Amino acid sequence: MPIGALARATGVKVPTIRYYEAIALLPAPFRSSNNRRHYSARDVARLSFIRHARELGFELDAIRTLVALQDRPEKSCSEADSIVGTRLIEVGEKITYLSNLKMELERMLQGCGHGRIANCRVIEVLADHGECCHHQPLPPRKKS
Amino acid sequence: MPIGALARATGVKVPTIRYYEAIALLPAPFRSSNNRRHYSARDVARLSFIRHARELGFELDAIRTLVALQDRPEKSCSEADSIVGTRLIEVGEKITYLSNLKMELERMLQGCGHGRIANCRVIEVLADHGECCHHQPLPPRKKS
DNA sequence: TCTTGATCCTCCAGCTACTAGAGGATGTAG
DNA sequence: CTACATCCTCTAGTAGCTGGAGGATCAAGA
Repeated sequence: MPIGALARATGVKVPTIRYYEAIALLPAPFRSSNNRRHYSARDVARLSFIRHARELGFELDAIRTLVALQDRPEKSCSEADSIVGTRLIEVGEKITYLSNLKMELERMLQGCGHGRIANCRVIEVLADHGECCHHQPLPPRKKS
Repeated sequence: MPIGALARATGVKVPTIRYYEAIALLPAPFRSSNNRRHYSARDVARLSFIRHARELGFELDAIRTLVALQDRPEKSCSEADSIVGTRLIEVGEKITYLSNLKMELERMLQGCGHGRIANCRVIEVLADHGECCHHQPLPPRKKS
């Protein structure tokens, strides 16, 4: 199975597959004489696993750990649980953060009389932090 | 007011201020003879505006527009409204997305018997996309 | 006056997780 | 035989910073 077929089978783009190989998230596959990569069903499974974990928002480092765990069936799953638990907390916090943000954006829009900038509520609120209810720190730099 | 004082006054880090200047989000300030930047109260206001907009998750490009609008009080605020409205929609979609994700992560954790990897629900669900209810595409690459 | 420590300067590299493109070799179908 | 698709490597770009190297300057205390 060439790389294009793997891409179609998993929904992961070809350059992304090569990228995963470069960062050793995927093992270097067998190469045929013409230097082309060839993949097996096992590779399809592994890449699908990775893609699914990405959809759930896990970082590549976490996924690296999860993939490694998958290959050790006798281990306790406490580490996997902990990764998922951490992610769950993150997602919960993000939802709270975004919900507050949403309320504030709504208030801004509602307060705006749709006239001139000079008395635009939107610009006012942005200019004066005291006028709003959003007092959280900048969100941590993270993925979705 | 030197750059360090501006940083303390606004809560924006010194390298970030220089970065904003480099991308022309902040105007190049007056430099004293020793080549050091000096800022005014107006700069404090402008940078606070930017910081607040960042906290609300606006992209720097959007902020650039908002800052420019602020300087034209006679203009209609429809453009500002539209930027906020777009952001509001984004935030709403993200909340929906993350809420689904949260439910799925919770189901994964609940289903796990906390035993061995071999029968870990967490790993199983990741391995088999069919076992979960999450059928959304990968989220678009975006900020918070 | 000297020294110490804080602050400032510029420039460059790195972070995440890709994505896109150049430039070229090979495979496949009509 | 000619297209066209697919493959290869390598490099650079995205957003929004962040941190460090290497060096200059300033303010305060001994």
